[in-house]
Amino acid sequence: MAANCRFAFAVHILSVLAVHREGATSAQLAGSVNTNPVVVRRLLTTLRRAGFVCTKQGARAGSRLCCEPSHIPLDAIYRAVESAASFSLHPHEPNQRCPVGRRIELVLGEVFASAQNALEHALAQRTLADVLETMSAPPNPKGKKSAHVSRDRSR
Amino acid sequence: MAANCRFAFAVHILSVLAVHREGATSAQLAGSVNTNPVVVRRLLTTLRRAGFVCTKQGARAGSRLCCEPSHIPLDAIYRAVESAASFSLHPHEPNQRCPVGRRIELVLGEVFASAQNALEHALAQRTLADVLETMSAPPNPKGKKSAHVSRDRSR
DNA sequence: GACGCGTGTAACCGCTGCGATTACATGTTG
DNA sequence: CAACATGTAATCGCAGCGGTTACACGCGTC
Repeated sequence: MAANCRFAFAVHILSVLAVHREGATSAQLAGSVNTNPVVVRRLLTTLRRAGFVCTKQGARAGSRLCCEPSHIPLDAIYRAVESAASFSLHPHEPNQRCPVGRRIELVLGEVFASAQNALEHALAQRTLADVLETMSAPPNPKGKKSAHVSRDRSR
Repeated sequence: MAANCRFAFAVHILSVLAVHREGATSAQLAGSVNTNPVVVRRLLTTLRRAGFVCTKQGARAGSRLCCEPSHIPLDAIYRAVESAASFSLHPHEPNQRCPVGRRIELVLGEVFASAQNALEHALAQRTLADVLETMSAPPNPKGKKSAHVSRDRSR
């Protein structure tokens, strides 16, 4: 089974909510994502805490997007749903009596931070609105404009 | 236990080999990394196939670096030891009858590719030699030069 | 107010991946 | 040949995650 698909699920869910501005239930969302409603609700809890959606309880319940899609950069979604970093240091502390073991974690920590930073910066180049636009663009038989979105949002 | 530490282990191993140019056994390397020699040998097999090290068998055996550290960018190490991508799409195919589900994987695939690309590009900014230099720099009480290495290798 | 639908959350299952470990055949040097 | 180190297979244990079930709670509808 493919692991670590929370980010993909989150973008999918938010995209559906952005199209159906009137809201959707977790069962409807689960139907589109093709997973279990509980999985969707767990993600919705996270997305609610991040301020992207709001949920109504009771009868006629459901979740709605409460941000403009153009105000939701993908790195915000990533940070909201992805708990740990992409990398990981040594499971056990390296041998401190080795000159390398004594300092490698320091250096690697810095390397990992810059890589993680680059990753999130790349995600920040696009918002949910860009995703929707790319998605709604026709299959595009001749021009290849749909392949890249505007990159002028480098903050 | 921390997972996905292959990259950290690989950089650690290559750093030790770069310091001990005469070579080291898997047991010695395992002693510095603080893990099992078999784990080291498995990684060495991968690093050997990538052309970073060469190994002598038999008595007085061991592995040696067979590249200049300055010719080993970190993204090359990353690609050598990290099998899968950092992200993952939907475990099951999304609902093809939903306009979002039908195209989301295409869009996400492109997003993931650009993020992965940015990540590897960030790693490519440093070589094993840079890691060694940062590592061997003194704790540096006044200047902060050790915190960042030369960035003029952006290919 | 009772009903029904949907949410929130806990608990559990099964699968997968990975580091750690054991075991053993193979190869090389002295 | 003996000693030593490698290469590799097999197995273990743990952790994380998606999927599922179960159930209490909220809230419109009748």
